[in-house]
Amino acid sequence: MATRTRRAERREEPLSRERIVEAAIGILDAAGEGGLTFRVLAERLATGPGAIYWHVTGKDELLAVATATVVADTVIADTVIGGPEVGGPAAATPQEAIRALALRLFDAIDAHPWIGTQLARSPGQSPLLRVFEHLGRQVRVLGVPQAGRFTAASTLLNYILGVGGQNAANAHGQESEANRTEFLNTVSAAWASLDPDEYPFTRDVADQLRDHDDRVEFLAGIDLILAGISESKAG
Amino acid sequence: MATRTRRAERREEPLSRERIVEAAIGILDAAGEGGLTFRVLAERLATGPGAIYWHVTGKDELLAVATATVVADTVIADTVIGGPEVGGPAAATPQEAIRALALRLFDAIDAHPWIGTQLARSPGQSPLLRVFEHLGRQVRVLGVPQAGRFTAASTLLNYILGVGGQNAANAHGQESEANRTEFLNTVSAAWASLDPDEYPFTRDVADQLRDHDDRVEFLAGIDLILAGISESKAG
DNA sequence: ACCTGAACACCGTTCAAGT
DNA sequence: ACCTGAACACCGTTCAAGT
Repeated sequence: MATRTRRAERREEPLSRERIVEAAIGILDAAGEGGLTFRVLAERLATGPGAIYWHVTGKDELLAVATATVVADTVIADTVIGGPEVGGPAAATPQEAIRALALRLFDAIDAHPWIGTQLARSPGQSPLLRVFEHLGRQVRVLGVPQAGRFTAASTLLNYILGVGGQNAANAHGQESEANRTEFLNTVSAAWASLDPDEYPFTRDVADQLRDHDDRVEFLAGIDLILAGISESKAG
Repeated sequence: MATRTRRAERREEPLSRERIVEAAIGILDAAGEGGLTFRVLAERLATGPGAIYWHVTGKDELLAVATATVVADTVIADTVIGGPEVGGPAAATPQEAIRALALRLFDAIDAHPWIGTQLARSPGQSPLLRVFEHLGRQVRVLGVPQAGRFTAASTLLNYILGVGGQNAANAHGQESEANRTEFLNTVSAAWASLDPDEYPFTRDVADQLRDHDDRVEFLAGIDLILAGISESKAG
């Protein structure tokens, strides 16, 4: 019942919230947040701009609903709500479940960079709440005492959001892998030529950037926080 | 030399990049990102909108420079560039130095919520690079081996940015402390009344929200990551 | 109930014209 | 070199009028 119905929609279907959001997501994916316009959206739906306002209160709501839809579809889609198995097929450990959930969010932001920006501005609302809930459950399974669970789950979520925001901002040479490599090489070269007195550390890690994998690095950060959670649980 | 000159500027001062950015920061602090308009800004500077374009390429640059200025002023202001002492008076441990730096950034975002949104979209550029550099130096002092330093510094930075983005989004009942308390109570009550089957964890931590201190919680997250860094260094 | 599309009040940016 | 301010091409949103 949580899965979205996928009818083969043809031209003459009446306007609906669902169709509007679907079209908006398409435009956002293709043209980014700046490309989503009520006029463009109306044209795509073969109506006037005013018609959209009957189904949606305005652009803010449209963006919020679009974000919630993508997150619901790609992140929580194949999850057994009741149990601790959030890792798709079935995670062996809570650590694996957290990694899997984080990675699904990471990939969703990668596929739809605009939600990276958008998620940050939903004030603890629906889509983030579900992620928070799932992270928190795994934290409990991990054996973190009651008093520390909120902090642990929040830290994980905030880290995920931070990376997501950065990834959304860096969505430039997204298309080809070559562009990506070229981009990393450029940044790496720039860092390597920084003033050694002002940026000794950044210079030192400049060459690590050349064979940098965002996903791997993202997971390494998750693991760091997971290590901190176990550590502080023991101490 | 890094400190900004604070002349008592009066009406007839000629237009300059510095004056424009200063006025823009004032408007952003008072009215948020939506309130900054070239017309409003021009009126404040007693000119036409066109004049601003001679000193600044456009709104994007203006926002970027404003963000960089605030970060430079409030975060790195009283720092001895060369040494590891980044904690203001002089930090006893690298952990303390990291906490102090993170806290300064947190407070800067609290005072100027718009930079929370803005920092996320600077693609690894100037203001963030300085923070990254300082974090990285402390990570080295912490004894993290070369291969793990990039990850450690990135994780800290991404967490800070994540919290910053959330704080920027939640800047509603910012003015009074009473509004803040009321807001937390409202969210707490909302969480407490969630469906127990769908949100068991969130319900369980709902009452922790009532006496929630953002700063304390933020630091707890930093400590969690720091614990993870020591842990993974040892293991 | 739902859609249409012109109109309103904005916005960032440009540019001829001034000094 | 620097400023002015009208004008351009947009934008989100509203609303009388249609069906």
